[in-house]
Amino acid sequence: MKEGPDISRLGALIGDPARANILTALLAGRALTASELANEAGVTAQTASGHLKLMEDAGLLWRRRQGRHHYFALAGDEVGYMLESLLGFAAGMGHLRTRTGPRDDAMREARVCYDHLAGAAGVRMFDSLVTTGAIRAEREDLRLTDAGRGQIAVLGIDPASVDTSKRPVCRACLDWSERRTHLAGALGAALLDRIYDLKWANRAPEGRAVLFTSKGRTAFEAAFPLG
Amino acid sequence: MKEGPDISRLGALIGDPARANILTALLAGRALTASELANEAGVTAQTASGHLKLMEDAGLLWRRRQGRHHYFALAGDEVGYMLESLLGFAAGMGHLRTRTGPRDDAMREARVCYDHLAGAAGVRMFDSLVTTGAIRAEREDLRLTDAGRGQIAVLGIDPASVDTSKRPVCRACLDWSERRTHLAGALGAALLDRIYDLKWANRAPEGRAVLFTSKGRTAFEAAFPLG
DNA sequence: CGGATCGTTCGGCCGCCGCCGAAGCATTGC
DNA sequence: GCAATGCTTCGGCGGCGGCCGAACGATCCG
Repeated sequence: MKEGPDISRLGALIGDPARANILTALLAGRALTASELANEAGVTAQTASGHLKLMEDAGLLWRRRQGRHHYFALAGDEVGYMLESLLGFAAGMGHLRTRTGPRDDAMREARVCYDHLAGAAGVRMFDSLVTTGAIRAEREDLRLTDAGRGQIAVLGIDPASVDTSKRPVCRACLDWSERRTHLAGALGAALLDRIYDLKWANRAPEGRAVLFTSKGRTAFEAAFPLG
Repeated sequence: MKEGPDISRLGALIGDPARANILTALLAGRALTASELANEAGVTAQTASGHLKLMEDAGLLWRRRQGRHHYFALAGDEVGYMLESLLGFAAGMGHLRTRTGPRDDAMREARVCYDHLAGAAGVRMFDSLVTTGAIRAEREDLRLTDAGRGQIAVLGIDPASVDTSKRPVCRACLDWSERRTHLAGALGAALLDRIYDLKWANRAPEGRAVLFTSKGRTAFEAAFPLG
């Protein structure tokens, strides 16, 4: 009578406010401890522990025991992509979790999407990579060109390091604020890492915003020209 | 403390098995009556009525009163895309709703995705449109070329009719069985309509499968060549 | 108009699940 | 060794929400 995968288990997992808060917090890409997540979700440690176990068993979360701390992260890129897709739709439903504030502007400008750059800056970087020919986009799968390998080497990223990982090198990711494509995958992560290393930008102490320094922004715009 | 849209309301809506069954049934693109949906979900009419009201209020469903019948459909393309994205992830979680059967093979071969063709046939059609230059794909937004307008006119679709509608003409949609892109949007819907008109294929009496006739398959493959 | 079909609203039952307090492991540090 | 911290498991409470029976509108048909 029924066909296809079961969507309701997944929906029920995301449907609880505490779990949704945990997942949203982990979308920032940082691995967080159980107690940090409990605080983020607004529940006690015991309650959070149960939620975390559930989501781990379901394959949404990844756990690393380190000393007496348990660190949690999203189980993989696909989880992040799926959550962003839901966020995008939920944004259209209205019903934001809170009023928009100054933090929101920073988020729209530049933020972290799991492990790569998103927001206006992320879209700009991606557009630049395409127009300069570093990335060739066919349908929705992306390919790093030979010219592109040269370009990222100039930025200080070893092209080979991007290749060896098991993840796809380039992947298209859609973000909910810009409604445009930005770059995910191993290269997207490497570029964000490099941006941190070059001190062009820093993570906001909490939340997902990425704050560029004024020098960093200039360098960033020079490195990723438009047109 | 929290930023971004609220994902848990949406998750909770999808998280109930009865509602999930209703949504999955409507993914086939047919508008169904309340009692049909109640049957599909395995609950009584009263219970289904409540669910339908909830989802309508949330903007997931679209209702049309016609005589003493109430027809329901997904509220828009975005709802279908979002659900397909969840289906794709849930498929990776395993936990199919039922065993795979002969119907499943037909579904993988050709099925309806809300209002356009999906499955192996859908991917083939899209690939052909790209290689013949009818559609140009940049990043993930697609554009119908002038040459493409000529091609679809040959198939018997008025290019102007595709333009006037408010929907995007071309849109990339990812299906969970092929994990590749196929064509959605106004053009995708028009092409599927035309396939029905030409009697190349028919909808299975129930479910989402699209059954090609043997003549129809030959004509389809001739109309959408590969390489 | 009366019977039949389709759908909704109301009321009440029941079960699941999220929540926390308390207690129990594990690890670290003294 | 003992105390402190981080996390988990257990048990029990409480409430939300899904479910159905019954009754009530709405529409079509004779």
